[in-house]
Amino acid sequence: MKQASRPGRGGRPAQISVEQITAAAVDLLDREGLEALTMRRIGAHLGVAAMSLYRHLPGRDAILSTVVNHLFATALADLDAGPTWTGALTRFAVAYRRMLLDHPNAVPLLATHPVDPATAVPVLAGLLESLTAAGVDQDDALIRIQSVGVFTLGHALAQVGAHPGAADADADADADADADADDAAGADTDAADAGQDPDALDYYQRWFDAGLQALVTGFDRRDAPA
Amino acid sequence: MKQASRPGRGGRPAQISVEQITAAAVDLLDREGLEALTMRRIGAHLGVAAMSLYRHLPGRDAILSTVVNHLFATALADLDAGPTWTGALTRFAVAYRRMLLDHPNAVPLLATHPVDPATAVPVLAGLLESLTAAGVDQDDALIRIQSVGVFTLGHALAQVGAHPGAADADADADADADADADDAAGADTDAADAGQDPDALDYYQRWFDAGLQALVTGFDRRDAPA
DNA sequence: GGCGTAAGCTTACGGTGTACTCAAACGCGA
DNA sequence: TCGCGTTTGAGTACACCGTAAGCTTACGCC
Repeated sequence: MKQASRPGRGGRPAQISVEQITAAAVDLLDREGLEALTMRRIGAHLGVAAMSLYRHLPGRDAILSTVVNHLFATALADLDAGPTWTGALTRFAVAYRRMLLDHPNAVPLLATHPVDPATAVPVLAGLLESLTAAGVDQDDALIRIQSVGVFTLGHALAQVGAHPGAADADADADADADADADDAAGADTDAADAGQDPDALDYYQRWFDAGLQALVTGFDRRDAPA
Repeated sequence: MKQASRPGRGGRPAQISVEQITAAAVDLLDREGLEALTMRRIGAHLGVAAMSLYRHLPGRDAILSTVVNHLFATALADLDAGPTWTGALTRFAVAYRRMLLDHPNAVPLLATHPVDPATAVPVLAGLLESLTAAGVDQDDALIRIQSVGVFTLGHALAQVGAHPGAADADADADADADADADDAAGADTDAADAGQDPDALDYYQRWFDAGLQALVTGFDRRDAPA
């Protein structure tokens, strides 16, 4: 054992925690992109040497996993079930997608590092129950949830992988962050995502809506016998 | 210009080509995993120094892109349209998925590096036409194709990212490759994929079938007005 | 004060992508 | 036949990466 010991006994007090490492990694990821997530940069962002991170997590990949789990869990923390499972499934997809577009640099991470079941299950328990309560078999319910999940993730992958800046932004970390170019045309969403052509944004939104609705209604139709 | 010059004039004859680099990268990827795709290893696999690759491609990322485009194009080279667009869309998804499972180490690459439109469009032209011929609007047809595409890719990401060996195989590159453990139970597919629990394999197959069918029928239902 | 313990730091190693510079190998005009 | 231009491959070097090993520091407790 090299980590996560009982803090009951003596020892030098820790000045960083797993949560702080995760938060620093997310911050660095959002601000400087995926390739900024190096042990040395994360450590420096916390005022600590790179090797000190290994006292709290076994390696870089573990940090990326905590980032993935943290983003997933916080994005879907308060999903209410609602009356219909189709509505619940749709709200899940929308919330998931909002997180992905809020953290575009994290999308490749979500694609590469699967969410730990130990964090996914409690978060999606309500959604699962809202399906089984409607008479959907447990396995089928899982399939429907996961289908919507992978569609949403795959869609976000296509969206964030498409625009010119790609996943790594280097030149625009300091300059203008003002939104004066935001003309009051009034899109349906409150437009938290930036840096993409409005036409493209609209296309992806329509694509997402159409695909999600097809998926949900396609599943719904199977419940009706004829 | 540092590459791709006209070979009409003199100069030292090239001993490697972009196609050979791509093939070597695919071979290395399938055999040794994603982290084996190093400039030095690819060069060594071709009997050439690492820096020589830069005479043919601008960098590592370009190699990865050629791999992605090559796999995508060859996997979907001969998609026949057939009478119905739902059938064509399903065959596209099945062929795409077969390629992804045949090259599990390439799945993260497909997720990260979008397929170049210049290679995707001709390959999917027949499929697109089979949709528009059925009266589907061009934009809507694109949305349906891409929805199936991202679902298939996302599904494959979940499948290959799940099993314990993950994307990098180190210890099983030389040992047993015999398939005597293949009992003649006879799954629907001819079981080209290996290294995964048969129960899990069956689950992913059912999941894929259910999601794909829901997606296709969900789109189909929108064509009927009522 | 001494001790046990845990956290953080320092150093070092092998590996990575790639910029830069030079040698080699061809077709061609003189 | 001999440069010559042109293109390709090789060699060297650099900054950076993840991380293994050992050391120092800072605490609670006896």
